[in-house]
Amino acid sequence: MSSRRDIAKAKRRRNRKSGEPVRQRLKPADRESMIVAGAVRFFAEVGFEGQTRELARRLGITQPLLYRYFPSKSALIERVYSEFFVTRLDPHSEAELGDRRLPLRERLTRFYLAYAQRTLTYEWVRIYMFSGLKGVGLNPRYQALLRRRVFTPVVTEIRAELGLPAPEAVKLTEAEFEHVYALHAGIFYLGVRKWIYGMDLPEDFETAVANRVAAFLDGVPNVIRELVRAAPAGD
Amino acid sequence: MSSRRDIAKAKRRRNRKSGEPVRQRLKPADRESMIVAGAVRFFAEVGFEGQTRELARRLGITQPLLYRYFPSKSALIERVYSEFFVTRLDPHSEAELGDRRLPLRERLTRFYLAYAQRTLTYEWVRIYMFSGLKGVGLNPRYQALLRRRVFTPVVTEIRAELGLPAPEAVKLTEAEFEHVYALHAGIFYLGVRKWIYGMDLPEDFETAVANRVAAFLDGVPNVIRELVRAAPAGD
DNA sequence: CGTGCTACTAATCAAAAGATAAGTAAGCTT
DNA sequence: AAGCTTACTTATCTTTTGATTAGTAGCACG
Repeated sequence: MSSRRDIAKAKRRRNRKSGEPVRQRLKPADRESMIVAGAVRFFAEVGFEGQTRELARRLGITQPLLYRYFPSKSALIERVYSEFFVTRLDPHSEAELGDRRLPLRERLTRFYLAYAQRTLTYEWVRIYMFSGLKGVGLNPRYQALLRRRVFTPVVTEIRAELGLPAPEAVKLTEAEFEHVYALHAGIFYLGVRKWIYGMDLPEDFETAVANRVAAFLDGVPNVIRELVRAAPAGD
Repeated sequence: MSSRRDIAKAKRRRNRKSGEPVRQRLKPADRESMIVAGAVRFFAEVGFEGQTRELARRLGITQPLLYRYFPSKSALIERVYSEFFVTRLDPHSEAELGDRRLPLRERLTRFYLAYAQRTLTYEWVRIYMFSGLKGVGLNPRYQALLRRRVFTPVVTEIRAELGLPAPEAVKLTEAEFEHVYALHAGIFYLGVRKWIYGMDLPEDFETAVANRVAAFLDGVPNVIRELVRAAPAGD
């Protein structure tokens, strides 16, 4: 009947002759996770205004297929968000923070190293920032989680290290939290520089994290004193 | 001729009867700066995918009028960017950084206070982040400027403070720069938390900056020791 | 006070982009 | 090997959105 259909059919035959199978048929679960993974990468790159047609093109599928798996674009975006809130914090790392057999310096370094590895990725940093700018409530929620599970133990451990009263005796102050926030920012910003500003970092994450923890504990002048003493003179 | 025109005319008459003047006629220069200011605010809020119609609505003008002042949306965006690169650094503040009659602590605090005041605004922080995510080359350029005009003096002054060799004798190391970067991040992140994550800050910018400089110089444990000693016990 | 310049608006276009409907074919089942 | 289910595609609708065109009216100047 419709000549349009005939044309399409002919085109498909041509394609098949000249290349790989035109249509690949996956199990729904596989296709869905493929779409979600692609969407995470895609939206991390271009932001949530990225177009469904372009996403489909990158996935090698047609755009309407997205709508078989997600009722709307915003549903897909929701899914991408939820993918990120699957606890990005690792209970094992957190437990180690409070293990007083190790020096605090080492505990902090190890914790933030693991944290950096899990969190300072292209996808995570960018989607986190996009979501903040868009004003979804995600960031304050994540910050609250962070405060409870990371900042509170850190402040508590610093108190213990200094022989100061425990939180039960003298309540933790916001000022103390703020200092941990500054450490956190210094580390997180490595990811921002790399994945958002698109800059090269002079150090690998590992060195950078260790140096920041040292500066946090000792103050930058003390750290630099050592550092410059060790440097070859004249170069 | 055209009855559509007649209808429009009638409508306008109605409006005029019931309210303020329908059309306000500004001098081109005034209108232009009004548009730019509105665009800065608008794009800072919703991002550069924000629509020209919505921008016009907020400005109280019609959408085509934008096109009398800017040939395209991207030209307007360019203008918004350029508005921001009008040196956000203040030569006077920078000069003070190197004034060795004042203690380093005070110089750093004063500098970053002024910096925070100029830079940690809703518009600046958000547009800066949007531009980074979009991948315009603006951020690395700004970072380079910052390095030249701020980080280098800071590192140099720390060297001097510690009686260490000047940059001419022993070249400044990337590790030293990184520490200043961490301070910078700690302060900039105040703006990110407030204007991007939409969170309340427990401290005003002034207190926060001073505390971060103190931690930078002395290390957090020393700062906290003082802090908790001063706190009323049991509260 | 009327006339001309031009700042501004109304109407409209064309392309882009989310969403849907109709039809096709991969591959499991018997 | 035929048939059936359903994963997938083609074609298309509708709304949104950047941009243009034709016309309107504020106001400076005579």
